[in-house]
This record gives sequence, C-alpha cells and structure tokens, in this order.
Amino acid sequence: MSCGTRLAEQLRERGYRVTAQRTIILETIAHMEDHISAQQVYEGSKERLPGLNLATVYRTVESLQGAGMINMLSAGGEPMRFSLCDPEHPHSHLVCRECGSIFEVETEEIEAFARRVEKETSFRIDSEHLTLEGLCQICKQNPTAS
Amino acid sequence: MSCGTRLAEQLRERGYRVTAQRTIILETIAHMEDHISAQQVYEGSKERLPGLNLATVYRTVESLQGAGMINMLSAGGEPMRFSLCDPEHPHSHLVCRECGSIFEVETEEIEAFARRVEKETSFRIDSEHLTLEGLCQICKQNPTAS
DNA sequence: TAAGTTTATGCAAACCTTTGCAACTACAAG
DNA sequence: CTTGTAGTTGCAAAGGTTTGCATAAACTTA
Repeated sequence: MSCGTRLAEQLRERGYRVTAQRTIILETIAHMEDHISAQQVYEGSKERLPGLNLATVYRTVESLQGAGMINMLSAGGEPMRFSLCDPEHPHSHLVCRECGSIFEVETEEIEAFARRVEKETSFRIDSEHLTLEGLCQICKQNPTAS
Repeated sequence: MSCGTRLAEQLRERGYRVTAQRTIILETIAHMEDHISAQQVYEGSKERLPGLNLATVYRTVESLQGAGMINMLSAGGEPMRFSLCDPEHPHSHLVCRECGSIFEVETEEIEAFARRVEKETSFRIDSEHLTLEGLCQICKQNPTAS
C-alpha cells in the first residue's frame, strides 16, 4: 500500500471523503519540507491537479487538521504553515518574531502547563496546535529587538 | 492633566511622536469596552477625526503595542481586538474556539511556564501578549465540540 | 520661530484567508 | 450498475490586514 493510499484510508476512517484534491494535497504536505505555506501547497499540488483552486487548499487543510493528520502553525503576522502530523513525536511550535525561524518544543512541557491552567480556570487550552511567539536565542541578544 | 494628555506623554517618553491620530485612537481604546476590534476603533475615532483612515488605525495600534500601552489579542480566525494595558493587573487571554468568549488568566502562571521553556530551549516566549485558544467550561461539555 | 530631518498619514493596491453559491462527485443503498 | 443525497469543489466576491508611495505633520536644532 503506497504512502498516499494509506493516508487516504486514514482520512476515510475518520469520516472524511477521499477526493483527488485531498489525496494530492496531503501527499504534497507529506513530501515537501516541513512548515510550508498555503501558496506552496497550492503550487506543489497544482502540478498534479491543474484545475485546483486556492480556496480548496484552505478548506482541505482545515479538514486535514480536523482529521488530526496535519499541524497548522499560524504565527502572528506570518501566513499559516502546515506540516504532516507525526504521532511519534508530538510537539508545539515556537516562532521568533524577529527572524521568523521556527523551533519545536515537546508537548510534555506544554501539556503540564495546560493542565495547570485548566485546574485553575476550567478552560481547556488546545495544546496540540499551539504556536507561541517570542525571541530566539540569537535575536534575544540583538539590541534592535525589544 | 487629562487622561489623554497623560497617555500622550507616556507615548512621547517611549520615543513615539504624539499625533492627533494616536491620541484619539488611544483615548478611544481607553474609553470603549475592552477588547474592541480595529473597525470599532476606527468608527469610534472617526467621529472626532473625520479624515482618519483604517490603515492608520492598524499602524497606530501596532505602535501603541510597541510602546506597551495596549494589548492586542488575535484569536484564531477572529479579527484582532485591543484593550488598554493595565500595569496593575497584567494578564493573558484565553479565547474559546466554540463560542468566542474571552477569559483572562493571571500572568503569573504563564510567566512560570515561559521561564521553564526558556531554560530548556533558550527561546523567550512573549508572555505579555499571549492568546491561547481552547474550550471554555461550557463548550467543553457540549458534545458537538471535539 | 524657521528650516531641516525624520516619522506618520492617507490613499490605493496587494495579500492572505474566508464565504456564498451553483455545479459536481464520492459514497451508500437499492 | 444506477440512483439519491450529502459532502466537495471552483469561481467570484468580500473581509481583514498590510504595504508602497507621495504628502503632510512632528520634533530637533539653530
């Protein structure tokens, strides 16, 4: 069973219809570098599916996230980025507001925090697709950044 | 010294020029309900400054945030919202992804988390203007939400 | 207070993302 | 294999936000 077929099967199991668009978009995200933008997903997928529409990309990534198959990462001003979920290694993202670089942080740390907040406020934080902004090690030392 | 004058003075001290637009926008945010949108700031300010442009509102709130005088709260899909900073009572926001309601959480809890992440990753999280999404106490119990 | 420099504003256009609607397609049931 | 229905797609338009550029205003220095 090919990689694409397996992913499609997962999609169906979770109650989503399997369409050419979804299959190809999912494969595109799986095969490209991590953290690609909607535009990049669109261009990569369009090669194999010429009539594809950008709106479909947006709707599809939303579905794929609903199915728990991709991560969306929406950092402050920057456009959204996507990557395939890796159930073996769940993580959240840290995005540097100066240089835009992306780091990963173990879910463990964040889960503990989320549990503490939930105990205190009864609010359940979505810790799976969390994007935190700040300054990376390098930009932190740069005096131009606050 | 009026409320507006005092705020303007703070702005100047922090290296920003004091313009009619900034003063009025700041006063508008100070006097309206908490968490108002750019459009609401625009409409509220326009009454006192007819030629005002929406782009100016966006640029101004960015400056005001840079000066540490307002909080920006950008929740998932929802448009950005703004409120005056209250140095006596710093807090972050929890936004329910189902009903959109906004809760506040003491900075203390978040600071502790941010410090732990910084020790581990050297990344400094902007804990001042943090918006966390999730489910509120009520929507958590609603079966339609995941 | 007048000139010079720097920053902010208004306008229009662009960018990213979402949405309404009609046409189309995947899947389930016969 | 055919049909029916609910979910998807493409298209076009709108929404929210950002950006480039020329003009205008604020602050600095003399």
